[in-house]
Amino acid sequence: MKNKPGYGIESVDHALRLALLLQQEGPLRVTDAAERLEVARSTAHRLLAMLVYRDFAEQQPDRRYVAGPVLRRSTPSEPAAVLRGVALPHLEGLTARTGETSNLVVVVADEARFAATVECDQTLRVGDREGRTLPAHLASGGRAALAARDPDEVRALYEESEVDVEALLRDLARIRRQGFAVNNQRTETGVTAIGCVVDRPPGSPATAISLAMPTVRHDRRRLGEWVRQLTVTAERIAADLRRSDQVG
Amino acid sequence: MKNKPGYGIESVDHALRLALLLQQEGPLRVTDAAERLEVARSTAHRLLAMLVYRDFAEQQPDRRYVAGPVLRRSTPSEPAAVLRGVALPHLEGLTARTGETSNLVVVVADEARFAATVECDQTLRVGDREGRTLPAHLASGGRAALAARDPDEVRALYEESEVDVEALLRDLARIRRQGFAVNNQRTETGVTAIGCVVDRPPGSPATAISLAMPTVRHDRRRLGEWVRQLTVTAERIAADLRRSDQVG
DNA sequence: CCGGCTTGTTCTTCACATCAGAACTGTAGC
DNA sequence: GCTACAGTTCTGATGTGAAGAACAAGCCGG
Repeated sequence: MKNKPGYGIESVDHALRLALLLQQEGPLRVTDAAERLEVARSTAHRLLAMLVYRDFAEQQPDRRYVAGPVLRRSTPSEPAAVLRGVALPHLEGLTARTGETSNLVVVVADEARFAATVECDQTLRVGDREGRTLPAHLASGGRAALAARDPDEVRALYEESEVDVEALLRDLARIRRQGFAVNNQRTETGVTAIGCVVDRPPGSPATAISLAMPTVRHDRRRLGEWVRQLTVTAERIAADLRRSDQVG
Repeated sequence: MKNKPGYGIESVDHALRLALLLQQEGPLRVTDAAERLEVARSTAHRLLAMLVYRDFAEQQPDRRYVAGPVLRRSTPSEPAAVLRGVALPHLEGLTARTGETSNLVVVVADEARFAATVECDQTLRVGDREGRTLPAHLASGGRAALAARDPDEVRALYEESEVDVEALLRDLARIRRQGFAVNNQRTETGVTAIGCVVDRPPGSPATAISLAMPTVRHDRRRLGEWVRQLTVTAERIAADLRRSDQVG
């Protein structure tokens, strides 16, 4: 049994104890939680709301609370091989349907890394970038993934950097609203890419997919079609990853 | 992206965000954590200390912090079948060596449940109690498991009950010191049991094993031998459970 | 080995965030 | 529809959490 820290934080202790209780004994009602922690119901409710906000808890339809995704599954990775294995068939389908090169992108800190690429078979095409990285705040997949993160975290990530944080946050808010991000030659002359986030559970690396094409083939009239294909593909990858998480 | 609770608790939010950061990007130094959360180093250190105390974080020899056991493994169960499967061969060995009936006990809230029993083959013996429950604060296995829990949690569990909490906490402190618990006919006339905790990671149900015998065969001169056998068996079960946790 | 710098840890103080109580809203059973 | 219980929202005061300062520990280069 560990010693309690000399400069403990009581509110934090309540929250962490409640998380463990949900794990061990959930489902719990607000009243149960209040009794177990010896706090008022209103306090228990506020603690539960915080745990739900950060995915350490979930509320069921019967109003009771259970452990959330963070506490329920193994983490942080599924090995990269599983991620690639799940995503590749879908990327292949995306490339076949659109005729352009598709990528799987993983964002760690401020870096977007190309985890997989499926090249199209046109003579002029964007090549395989697997293993390479781009600044996340410029790349289409990187920005799509950052848009799905807590703005406070993004701010903290870029605060000490040369990046204009307010402009980035506005960009990310716009990406969140429209559901995709476009990178028009900002990282590579002659290349335009469209990125879309892949929903992942908390604790997993931020993930996105993108379509990358020669700018000469970028046609605004086809944007809706490309976005649709990306969105459907991202959803299928996410569903398959959820399924493999349950099995593994 | 969820809406932040209207009555959020900032300190709790910091702690939960830090836990997620450790999971996604650990190892982290105190200074890293302070920067990412935009708090003072002293605050980051206090948050990390709380996370370590409740097993959401661990500090490595190089002073950096990583996600702790709660965030690192799947939970809350390993199905009961795995627990039984691991424990049964060891219970069989214990029963063979001692000549008495052995039990696997799981404690949930204030209830000790018999998860498995291996009967001895003497004519007079304690029978199979699998599936039955006893009040945890009376049973030998129940008390051994409660003794391994945070006293504040035990207090909260029994505060509203008829149980004399202070007496119970003194009993549990004594059990912690001596390493075993004896139940001499308190739950069943003519039955004496000795219980010993099985170390489990946070988030797992509290688990214990016990030897139960007819009181007429309870011989104080053999207590040391029985306790030794229990302790060794508990350690072997714990080791096998750790091994199966790593594989699965 | 020593000194300087960085980083982790401990302590103090104060103001504001957390808590509990009250009020309001929602739910379930009769 | 009514009542009792439970979940959720709101308010105000006080004591807890945060930051700054000081101290301790660790690391690296001369």
